[in-house]
Amino acid sequence: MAKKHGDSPARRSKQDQAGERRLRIERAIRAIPRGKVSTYGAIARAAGFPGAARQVAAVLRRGFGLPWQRVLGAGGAIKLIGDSAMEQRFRLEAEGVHFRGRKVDMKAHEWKFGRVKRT
DNA sequence: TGCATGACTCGAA
DNA sequence: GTTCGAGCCATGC
Repeated sequence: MAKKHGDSPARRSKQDQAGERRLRIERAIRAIPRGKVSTYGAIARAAGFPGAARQVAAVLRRGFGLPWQRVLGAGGAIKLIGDSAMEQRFRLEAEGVHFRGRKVDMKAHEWKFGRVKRT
């Protein structure tokens, strides 16, 4: 399927758009309740930016005070490495998230975004 | 302005 | 079930 955004001309500057993008992504991440998890791709789509999974990661890394531990890769796999991965798993288990092998049991803990409302 | 990088995703082997 | 390669997009230098 075509992935063109076909968005409006948008007289807003690129910086403003980028700022809103980050804001929406952060909002989506913060919308994940305790004991639930989501994936980079799902968050990007929920924020209105399908295919921007890497931007979700960037926001998580640069953002502050975000529940980063609730964000996983496709299928519920932890994409972090070493220490961070251990901490993420530890935090999730502390929230009651159950792991199935190396992945989170998405069937039971995946958070479905009800579509983020635009302000 | 342009190139390189990255906490990704999906499909195929 | 795991690994590899190509594709996408924004950010940083």
